[in-house]
Amino acid sequence: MHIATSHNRITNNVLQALSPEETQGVLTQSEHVTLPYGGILCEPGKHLEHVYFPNSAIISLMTPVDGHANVEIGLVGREGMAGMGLFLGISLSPVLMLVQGTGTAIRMKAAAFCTEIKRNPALHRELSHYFYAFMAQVAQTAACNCHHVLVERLARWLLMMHDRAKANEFHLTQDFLANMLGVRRVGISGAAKLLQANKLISYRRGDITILDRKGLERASCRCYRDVNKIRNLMLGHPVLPFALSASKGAPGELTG
Amino acid sequence: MHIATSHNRITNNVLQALSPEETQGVLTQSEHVTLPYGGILCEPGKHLEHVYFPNSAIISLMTPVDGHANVEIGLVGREGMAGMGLFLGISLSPVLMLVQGTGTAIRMKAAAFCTEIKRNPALHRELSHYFYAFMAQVAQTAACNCHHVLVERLARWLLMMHDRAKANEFHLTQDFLANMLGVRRVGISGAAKLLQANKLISYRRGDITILDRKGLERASCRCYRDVNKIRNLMLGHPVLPFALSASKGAPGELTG
DNA sequence: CCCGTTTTGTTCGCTGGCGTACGGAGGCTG
DNA sequence: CAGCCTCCGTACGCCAGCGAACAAAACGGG
Repeated sequence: MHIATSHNRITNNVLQALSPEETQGVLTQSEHVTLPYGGILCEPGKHLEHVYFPNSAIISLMTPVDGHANVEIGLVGREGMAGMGLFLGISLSPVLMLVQGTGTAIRMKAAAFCTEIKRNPALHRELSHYFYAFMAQVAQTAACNCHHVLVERLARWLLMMHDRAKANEFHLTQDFLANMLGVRRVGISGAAKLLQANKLISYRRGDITILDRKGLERASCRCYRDVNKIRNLMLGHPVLPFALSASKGAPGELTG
Repeated sequence: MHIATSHNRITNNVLQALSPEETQGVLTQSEHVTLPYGGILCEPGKHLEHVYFPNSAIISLMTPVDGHANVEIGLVGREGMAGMGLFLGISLSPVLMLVQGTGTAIRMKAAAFCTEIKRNPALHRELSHYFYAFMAQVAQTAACNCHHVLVERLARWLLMMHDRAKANEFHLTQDFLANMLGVRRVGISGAAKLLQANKLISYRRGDITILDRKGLERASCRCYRDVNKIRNLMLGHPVLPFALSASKGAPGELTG
């Protein structure tokens, strides 16, 4: 992890929404870090030491089930912040924070964040809006998990990654995906093959490439666009690179 | 729905945690109402007109799936408040608010709540804590939905109702339960029969009686006690009538 | 007391995902 | 090049929950 240098650009949407002075209030107490793939930022039951505003990094929030297995309940990228417990004044984390995609993030000490949030109303407002959209994401995931088949959920998940990553390609093993979606690796194998057969993605030893984004949107369940719709309502405008097409999509059938 | 009269007792835990003056700040702008079974307090996509602090009422938050079906993602009783979107300053509701159990609640106009929350720090603090616990509940539900079998989930749900209702008995048709858990009514029929065969509940035309609470806890998945543990951590002490036993329960196996 | 409504019980075949196990293919290292 | 490790494909039986349809039981009003 590196200390901030001036050439690091800020692409985090929460911080971008602030005025230069308001952003500066955050940055003077922060550092620019690179988050390593597979890194664990906080474990359930432990205390948050930092909050993270991802620029290009992607962080996955996972909740333990029966003490051992973990299931993903939310994905945090440049559109938000990881460590929202501190927004509510609580440092104890109920979730596992796992680095899903390598990249950079603005990291801020928990204590500094707590004081900053009190004296920076714009930051508070932006995070409120983000928090609301994030809640909707979690709620939709809960519903999605029990109603939609694996292929649809996989497609949705890839789209969410695609929105938050810059590139059309990212590293994801089947094992990893299986953990995320709370299913067997074999299940991912079958679902991914199905998507590949339809030329929607290409897949090679953990390197996934999105070939046909529109097609993926059709293959995914409606949860994807429903969540995006709510977020875009919150922010007044789309903040994720590809989210525009999803919010105005026709209500066509999913299973293409 | 009735206007408040002085004999109405306050049993809502959020309001109870406030000092008399702080409580008064809320009550002078509120009214005591009775919520009818099956009543709809807000629909997804519409704006919240009130927030509700349940005393004896129980409110279910449901998220639409594919536009039509609804799945419950959270239950709100005397331990909290319904309409948390306004806590974040957003009146648009993504969820359906359904009255699950008849009872009373303190109702407050959205606008009044928004101003009160700004000038009443204790209320803000209590709601922050509640919000945190509620998030944990939603997250756990997401994980639970895809990992646990119906009988366990049904047991968990009945326990959550039991905590929030005063009585050991409440009205719930199988159809209703099926909607809550997002399964077929037939599935509920089978699961309920199983619980009844083990003398954990008794069931008669929509009137459910909890016979053996300890047994139900054993029959439910760990999600129940995990969520309670987090909530109790938040509040420093158990606030729900029966939750004590769950938080200190031995880590025994679930499937009794 | 009769009849319509609500609520529950039971059945059928079907399928998506589970648990497990094994083999193969790609890539790295010595 | 040999060996190891990671990652992926396939196959087996199994089961929980699905969808649909039908029948019976309890209740309530006229």
